Amino acid sequence: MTVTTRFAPSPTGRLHVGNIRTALHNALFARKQGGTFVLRIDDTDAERSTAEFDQAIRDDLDWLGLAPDLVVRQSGRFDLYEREFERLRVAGRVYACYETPEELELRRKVLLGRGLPPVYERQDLTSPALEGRQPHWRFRLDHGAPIEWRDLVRGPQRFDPHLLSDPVVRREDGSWLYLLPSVIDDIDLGVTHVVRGEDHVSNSAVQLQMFAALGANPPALAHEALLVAAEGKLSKRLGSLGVEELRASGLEPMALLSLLARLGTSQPVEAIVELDELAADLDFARFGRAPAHFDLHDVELLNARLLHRLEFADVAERLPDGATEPSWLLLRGNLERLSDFAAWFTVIAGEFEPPELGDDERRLVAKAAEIAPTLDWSAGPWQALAETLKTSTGLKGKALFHPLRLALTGRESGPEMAGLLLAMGQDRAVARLTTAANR
RNA sequence: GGCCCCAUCGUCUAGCGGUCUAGGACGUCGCCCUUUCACGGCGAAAACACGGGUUCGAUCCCCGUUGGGGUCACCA
Repeated sequence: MTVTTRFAPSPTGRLHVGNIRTALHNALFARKQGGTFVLRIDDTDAERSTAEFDQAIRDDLDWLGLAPDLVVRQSGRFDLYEREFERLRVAGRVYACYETPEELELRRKVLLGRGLPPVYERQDLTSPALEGRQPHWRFRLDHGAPIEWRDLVRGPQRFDPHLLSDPVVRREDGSWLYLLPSVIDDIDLGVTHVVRGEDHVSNSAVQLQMFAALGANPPALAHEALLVAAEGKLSKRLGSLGVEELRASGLEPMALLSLLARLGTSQPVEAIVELDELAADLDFARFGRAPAHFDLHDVELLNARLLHRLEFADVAERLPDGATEPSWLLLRGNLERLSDFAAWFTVIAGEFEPPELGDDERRLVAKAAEIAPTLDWSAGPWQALAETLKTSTGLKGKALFHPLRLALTGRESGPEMAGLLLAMGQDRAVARLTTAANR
């Protein structure tokens, strides 16, 4: 069986962390199985859907490295929905309803007030009072037997159809609601696995009956626990971290994906460079069923780790002009964002303002400025410089190295001075020591 | 309110009645490396929500309490 997964966002906003995780797991699973990852733009809601968000979603997926194998749009498939809807109508699985939203809302409140589940109650279709109203349409749930399936992450599931409302599938004006078109598309596209958040479990129960009503085998279902944040819930409808902030913050997509792929699973979270590695050990059975806490700080930590592991070839075209492999290897261990490289590169290949030093530090640096021109740079100047200074000043350890580091790099911390000195060259080093000593 | 999930170190989790003096990962702390710091390496501290059962014996099974999450739309 060829695996097909799908990610089905509506173009009513940008992607966010929760969305991205769903997209990732679908993409990863398809990749692992050598299957197809479909992006289905769920744009049946013409009011809220926009071409801009449609485009942004595809751009964001590309940026993440999760470009789909196929893109389809629900707005282009209405003929298909019409045909299938007609089949269901003729078969009596879809029926006309005439209540107004206000009436339904009132009824819900009454039921809730009585401590009853607010389930839709089927009406007497022959009621004359309904004459002349334009109907909307509901799918008739089969109350005959419990709805059951074996969920890939939640295990055996069982729903009593009496506790579910017949879902509205089509509005008075003929427009579609998501539930039915989604099933029709999953059948038509040969989707074999539906991976989504646990906020969809009861939808799945209903949709399972739709698959049956349409004479199709249902896909395998995997409902993952949602993510929560310290500030609250990160679900798709409430305020959450959007992909635009993520992109703007200069984080590597793989840092985000490394966390999202494994957070809430028993797999250790680590900075992974290749999507294939993430795909290889994706296992729904290893997913926890409790909501996991998402913390952006973890992404930042992973981002640094990831950078420290990246090879020159991985980042070469994103580095400033003149950056070389040795400079990358020297500096990468001190980067938190890739953009940090530029400033560090200036330290070894450009110019910067040395900071002002205290009197003691300035004296030491002045001495260093005298010694530096006399050193044989090719012999590894750092040790010679340190040794000479040590004997002439009696200083050692931090008192000796800290001022030099500050004068030469402008930073409190960084790569080993031996490598930095060599990389920046004698002229640059002498000039910096001299200016720092005279400021 | 009904229904459904969940409850182990700060966080994500392993554990499927004795093997648990409860394992791993991230974070934290310490040590080493660096004649400094960062990177890196090594090590340590750190948890079974509570109350009842069942059992010779409960982290593990049952019930309840408490606490989290989800859902019950003419949104997806």
